[in-house]
Amino acid sequence: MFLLPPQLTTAPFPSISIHVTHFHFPTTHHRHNHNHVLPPPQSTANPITAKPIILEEGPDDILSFHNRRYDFTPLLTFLSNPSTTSDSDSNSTPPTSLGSTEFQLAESYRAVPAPLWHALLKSLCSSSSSIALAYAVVSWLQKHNLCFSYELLYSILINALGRSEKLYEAFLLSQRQVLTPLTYNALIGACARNGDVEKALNLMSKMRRDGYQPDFVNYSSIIQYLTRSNKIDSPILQKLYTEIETDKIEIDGHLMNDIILGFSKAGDPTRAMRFLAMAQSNGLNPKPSTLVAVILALGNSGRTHEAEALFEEIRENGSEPRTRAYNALLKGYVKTGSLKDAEFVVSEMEKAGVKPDEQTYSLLIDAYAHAGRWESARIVLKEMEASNVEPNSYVYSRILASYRDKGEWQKSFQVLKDMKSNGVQPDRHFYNVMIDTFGKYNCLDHAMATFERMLSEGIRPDTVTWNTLINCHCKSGRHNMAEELFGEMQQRGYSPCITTYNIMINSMGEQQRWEQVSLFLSKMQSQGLLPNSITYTTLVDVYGKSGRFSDAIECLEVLKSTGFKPTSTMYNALINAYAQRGLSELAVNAFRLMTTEGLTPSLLALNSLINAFGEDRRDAEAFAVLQYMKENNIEPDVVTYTTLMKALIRVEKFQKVHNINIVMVSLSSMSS
DNA sequence: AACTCCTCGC
Repeated sequence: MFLLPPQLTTAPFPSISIHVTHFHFPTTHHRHNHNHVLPPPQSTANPITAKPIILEEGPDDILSFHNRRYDFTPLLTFLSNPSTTSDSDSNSTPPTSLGSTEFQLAESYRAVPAPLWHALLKSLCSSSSSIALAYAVVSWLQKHNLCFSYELLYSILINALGRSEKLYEAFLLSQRQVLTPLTYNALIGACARNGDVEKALNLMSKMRRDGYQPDFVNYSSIIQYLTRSNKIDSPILQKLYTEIETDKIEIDGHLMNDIILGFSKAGDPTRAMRFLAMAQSNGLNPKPSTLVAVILALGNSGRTHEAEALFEEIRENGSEPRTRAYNALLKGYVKTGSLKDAEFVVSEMEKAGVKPDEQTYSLLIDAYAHAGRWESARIVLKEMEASNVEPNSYVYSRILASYRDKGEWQKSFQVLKDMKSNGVQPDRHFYNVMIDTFGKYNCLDHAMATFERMLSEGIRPDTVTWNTLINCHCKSGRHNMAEELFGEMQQRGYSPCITTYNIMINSMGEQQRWEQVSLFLSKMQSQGLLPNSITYTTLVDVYGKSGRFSDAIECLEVLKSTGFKPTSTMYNALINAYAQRGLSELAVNAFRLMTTEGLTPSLLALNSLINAFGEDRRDAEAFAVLQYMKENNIEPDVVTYTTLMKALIRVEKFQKVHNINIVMVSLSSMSS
């Protein structure tokens, strides 16, 4: 097996050995010296004495001792002094024979109710410099049996450690306690906050094995982390949702909001909409910013009608859409190239008195540039300056990207000049696009020179920069250089991300270096990176194009075995692989399988199918596909006709080729 | 901003 399934729960878990007894019955005979798990409070100059810590019970406290105040300063002073504490730790006498100072101190706090200890801990934990002291307080409370809800004390500490990125310490601390739902939750939260999703999920399965139910907060914190750090991916979120269902967790408004936002950010508007509907039918209202994210996801998938409907829904609910909502809608129209609609949104914005921001102008410039209307783009740029919205490097990088997509890479230098004359310094984003532009047109020297220039201007590259550089070398067939850059990136301290591995796997696959493909796959997974849908598509593609059909299919089987469905892109890759070798029967089978799975064939898939019939000299069936397209309102494109002509040439029907050519030329003149 | 899927005789 060359591919591990994207497992979420079975990786080895760092052992949490659970020691129970000595904490409930703290006799020093059984005590281990655990106190150096955390560094002891360091300063001898006591920070506490400056400001006495006095906590007072709230009036609504059930345990209320009227108007009693507690001064914790003596305790904190005592615990901050290493000599007094280490003394009592190392001797083997029971607590009753401790130094009278400590004993009296303990006695003086005997009446403090638990909530006050909790409050003290929370206050100490609010600053990372006094976490060690907080830890000392908990140890001391246990030692003298002064406060009984240790699990709460520990969960407060674990939470604080998680917030200060001290996950390892949090784990060590958790070993001192039987894990209870409370401490489990704290630990899972700490893992999620520190980006260790795998550990968090493992803890949740461990929790289930212990007979506890993970709750929605656990899932919320994981999903929120993934969303915020842009590591969210629809398959991961689906998997999480399956677990939520298995756990029979009732989804509250917050979790629902996180799920909808997650699917939106993962670029899966279908599921975002499904959960949105579910939320609304349960009377839950997602946050406005979540709705904006859904609009954005819809727009990004070209589903502008639904985006607009959702936008209207915001209005109907009585809240006025703000700039961000308009921008989200605008982005969809820019994406689909509907310039008229884009202009309409901006005019609507003006009417509603909503101020356009930098994003709005950028998107409009993007729309004009994409349509080749450079003059209009220039006017918007001027307008932007007039409205005191400073054009930034981003706007120029969008203009550059438009030139790139229109094949006018030579304009790069002009754009660079323009922005400098406007006093805008190119940033990393701009240089990334510039490198990509040169790379896409085989100007590797320019690409590398741009990279050097970026470095000399003191702009640090990022993973995207490296990925761009590596990939443009692959695309020019310089796989060795790509591999070198992959090494160099790591030498300079940049970790490869999932995209980097996808690029490398594609590169190795194109070179048919299969052992390297497997190596990169396992390396990636050993770094905790799960293969995503692009990884699978890449594998299906490279195996398929090399005629290794069984390997390609095995990839899809592995994917299915983990409960995921192959995407249409994966099927496209497979159909294409058969098509290029003229295996039309197999291509048709793959095509049927795809439709059986409920996936709608795209123009791309149909073009491949035409190619399959063409390569197999079945020209009549190739034309039947054209008929199918027309019946299903799928507009044939240049590739469709070119492929049909190729099919006719193969069977030497040259007169028909000529006819198709006439159709195609007339079509392309109509559209331009 | 970066990664995967469609035509391309020689």
